[in-house]
Amino acid sequence: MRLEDEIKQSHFKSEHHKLMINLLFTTSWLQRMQSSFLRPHDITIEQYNILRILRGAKGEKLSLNDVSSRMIDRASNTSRLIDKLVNKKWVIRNICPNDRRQSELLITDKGLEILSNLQGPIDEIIEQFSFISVSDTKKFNQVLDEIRNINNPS
Amino acid sequence: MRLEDEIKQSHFKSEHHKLMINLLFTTSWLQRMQSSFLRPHDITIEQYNILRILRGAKGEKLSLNDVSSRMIDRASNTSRLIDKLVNKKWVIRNICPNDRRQSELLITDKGLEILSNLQGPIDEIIEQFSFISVSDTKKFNQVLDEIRNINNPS
DNA sequence: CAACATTAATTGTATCAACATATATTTGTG
DNA sequence: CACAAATATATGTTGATACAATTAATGTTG
Repeated sequence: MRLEDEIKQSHFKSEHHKLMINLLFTTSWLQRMQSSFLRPHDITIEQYNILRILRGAKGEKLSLNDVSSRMIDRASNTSRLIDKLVNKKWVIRNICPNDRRQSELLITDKGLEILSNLQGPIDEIIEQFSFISVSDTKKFNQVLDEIRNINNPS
Repeated sequence: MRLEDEIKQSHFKSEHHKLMINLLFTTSWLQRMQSSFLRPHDITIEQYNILRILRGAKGEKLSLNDVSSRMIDRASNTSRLIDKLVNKKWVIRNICPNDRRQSELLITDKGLEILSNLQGPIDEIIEQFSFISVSDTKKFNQVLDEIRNINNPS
């Protein structure tokens, strides 16, 4: 459905204005969709994201800071999110012997298993993007990268 | 900066996978940017959004349901958000005489004033999109509209 | 028109997040 | 080496959000 119809707004000030709203609206929609996939597995998007980051480390231990800096939503409370993953035995947290301020975080086999169970459903969502040509997708990715070059005002 | 560098992920399974992460990441970034603009004015993005919806009604009274269905984040608690706007005297809420279950919501002059004060800063953010050609912008908007055609699984 | 279903909005509750602050550890400097 | 600054993480508090349950009003149907 056209954005105009979805949010019942008859026109936008400009295509650029529409793009802003459309990004917010569509991404929120994608997030809800992912959430609804993940909920039955007792995991939130951000927890899933952290597990993927730890898997990406391929056995290397990451600090909490490493994880935070790789997160999609720059997390203010990564600490408590990790707590939950540790409780579920999906992540191991040890104190780093070289710098006792740091954590050493490692995904467990059980965590890896959860991830591989979720791979299918998540890939399914992304397969729905396949109507977008690869060259358009690349272009879109470049534009999104450029958008983030805007200087942060604060 | 390239997404790969921002979230320190060396490669993605496909351009489509990257697009998904990039949409989540960039939109989250845009939201934070808008928040930081709005915070000094004591208004949140969703409150701002509701005011715009009510302004868009051009004097017509909307029900709470009307507002919800036009919102970007389909809000589970529009009711309490409206409470806050009513407390700030930016919105008037009356009981609809024809159907006493419904509210009649109307933006006040003070609410309109707030909106016009915020127009400038928000437009500034969107002006940063001007590097994207209008035809590309249209294409992206179409792509985003199509993405939402994916059937919702739940 | 009485009983039930539906609709609109509100409220309860538990979880989650942002922001500021605190604690513990390490680093740098005179 | 003492002491301030910087760093890594954790926590307190306040406010937002999701989901379910509730209340109140209206529609529907035998």
